[in-house]
Amino acid sequence: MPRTPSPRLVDVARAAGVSLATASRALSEPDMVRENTRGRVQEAVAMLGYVPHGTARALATRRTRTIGAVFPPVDNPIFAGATHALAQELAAAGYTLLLASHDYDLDAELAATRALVERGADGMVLVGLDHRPETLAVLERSGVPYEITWSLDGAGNHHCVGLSHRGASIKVAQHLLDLGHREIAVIAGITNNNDRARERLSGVRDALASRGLKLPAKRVIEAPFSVARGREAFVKLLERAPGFTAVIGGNDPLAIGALLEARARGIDVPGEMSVAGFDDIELAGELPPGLTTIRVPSAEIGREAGRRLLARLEGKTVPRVREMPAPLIARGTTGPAPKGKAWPR
Amino acid sequence: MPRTPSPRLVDVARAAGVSLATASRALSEPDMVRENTRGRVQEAVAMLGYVPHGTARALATRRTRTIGAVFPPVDNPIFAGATHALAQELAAAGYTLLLASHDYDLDAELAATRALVERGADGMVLVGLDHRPETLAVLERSGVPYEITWSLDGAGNHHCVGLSHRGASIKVAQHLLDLGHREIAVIAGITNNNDRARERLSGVRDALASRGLKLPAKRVIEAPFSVARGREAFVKLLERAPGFTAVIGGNDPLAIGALLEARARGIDVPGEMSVAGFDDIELAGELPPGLTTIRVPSAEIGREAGRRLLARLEGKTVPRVREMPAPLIARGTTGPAPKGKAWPR
DNA sequence: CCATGAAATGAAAGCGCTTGCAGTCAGGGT
DNA sequence: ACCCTGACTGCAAGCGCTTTCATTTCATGG
Repeated sequence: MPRTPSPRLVDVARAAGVSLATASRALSEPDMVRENTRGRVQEAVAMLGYVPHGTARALATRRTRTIGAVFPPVDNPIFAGATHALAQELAAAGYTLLLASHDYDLDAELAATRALVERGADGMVLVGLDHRPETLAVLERSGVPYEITWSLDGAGNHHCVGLSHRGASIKVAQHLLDLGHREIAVIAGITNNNDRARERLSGVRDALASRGLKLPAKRVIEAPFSVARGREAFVKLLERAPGFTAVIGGNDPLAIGALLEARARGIDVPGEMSVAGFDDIELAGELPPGLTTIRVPSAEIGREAGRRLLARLEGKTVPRVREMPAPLIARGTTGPAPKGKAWPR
Repeated sequence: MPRTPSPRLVDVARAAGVSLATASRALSEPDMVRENTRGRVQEAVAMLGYVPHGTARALATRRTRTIGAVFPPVDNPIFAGATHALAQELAAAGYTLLLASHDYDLDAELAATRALVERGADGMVLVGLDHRPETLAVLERSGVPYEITWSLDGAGNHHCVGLSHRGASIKVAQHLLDLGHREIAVIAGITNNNDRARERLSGVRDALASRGLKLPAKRVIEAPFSVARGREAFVKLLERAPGFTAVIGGNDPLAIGALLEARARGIDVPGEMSVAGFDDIELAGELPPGLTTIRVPSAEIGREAGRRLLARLEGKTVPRVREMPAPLIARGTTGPAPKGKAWPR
């Protein structure tokens, strides 16, 4: 089937017997055009099956109605939720998401940022505070408004919507301390290039320190975020530094890995071992026992980042930093520290 | 800080003492330009911090180097994996992903498709075969190459990369039948607007039918894809049509919901009740017992869709339909049908 | 040292749409 | 009947880059 070239606005104008300018206005500035005229234009549009040429419009208006987002692996459930919410929020306002994801690789992030800015993203969403300096420079220089998500910028240099990972992490650790635990292990995410993982880890350290306790290096293992890595890490901890009565996962999958492995080994949770996570993914509440964790409103973060960006594009000002709530959700995997000796008995 | 307007290519040309045309070629067609000249242009680029204006380039070349994808909820782990893989594949080729996601709403899908086509997507990725007729018409009329993912188009009208959901589902059901199960229940996904869910369900029906068995309506429940809904559905099945010895979930979260609920009620899996899922998400292999399921290579589907689209954009031809393997992964949640009476005993 | 064809460069015409500015036209005031 | 106002509409100049075609430059061979 030989495709006739798609009709342009000038064809519509001709068919409607008006000028190009009027046709344009009839479509994008409807009430600058007499009702009657507008009708003729719309008929012509329908008749020809005209589809506006976004690129040309973008060149003329210097607006693409597109928002760029550079996320770490989108297949991490929490980023997936945020992506979905963000896309929905934007779509409702006639915007579209330009998405790039990387595997915690800052150079890939920089390249992606460049690509999105070049493509004319009207605004950008980044995750966290760890970036190549050029990444923010590119943004700054191009003048594209951006939002940092997940983390909070202490210095107040960036617009951001996130939470205090350290603060939340302290809550978890204190919860455990309050239950009488003194020997605590941590399965942290990979902290390199990941301020969230770092802050979560140091939150535990701080909480312990404030009660005069230490977190020995051998009680900390870093692992990529996944259930399988959580299991492995838990095994390693058991081998390398047994005697702990609670383990904190850098996120829920890691914690769930630890939980499953503990149960597989006949370790009673929470009788002999308490387990806590971070993020509150769906499964956390469904497992028996439910996983004690921090609820991170990831979809809400995505949505809010979108809202703020759209507001800023309309010239409104928004508070520079938006802190989201991140409550501790105490469920069944945490309980009083065992009386006697820690596992192994 | 007063931002000076970003430099254009003509500024670069001037700074390098060459014409606009030469500057353009130095950047996009390097070996049409003498080494020396090219060097001067590159210096100028670096000095001015020039960033190409993608929109203008797109208008001139009629290529945006952008691929549009319209997915059902990206927060479903399997779509998240595909999205990530697709984005990576595209990035490697200098392309970017324009993403829209919807909640199984065909009108939203149509709107999103229009939006992406208007924005000049060079290619499109859709999921499944259920669409508004206009959706495919828009694609057809605009001449944008597209790939249908997940499903296989029997009629061979579309390029697609996916699998036979019915076929895979038959494998699951036969596996159960071979284990001696005769009373089987299904927690299907919502089949409305979702050919995958429909095919999976009818695969079970077919398998039973081929052994002269029926799947009574009361043994089928549709539920949105989530662990919580899986639990609820399982409860309802138990109330409404007890006596089954195996339950098949329309996807893994549903099956996991059933599994957790069964265990919570003291039903032995697989001793008294077998459970099978579909998709093979990470957790399926980690739970004790491991979930029997169909392995759907979702990341690979995303990657392959990207590869095919890129190939077609280069003028190559690819086989119209690409069927991906979807093997049965038999794990611990399925076992021989209980000898005596089905649960409740 | 000059002619000669290939290689490199430049001029200019778009790509399809928006928008500032000027022109048109109908209707109201006098 | 005439001028003025205000609402529409049309003209044409961009938006920033690519690309065709003509022109210039350059290295060779005669």
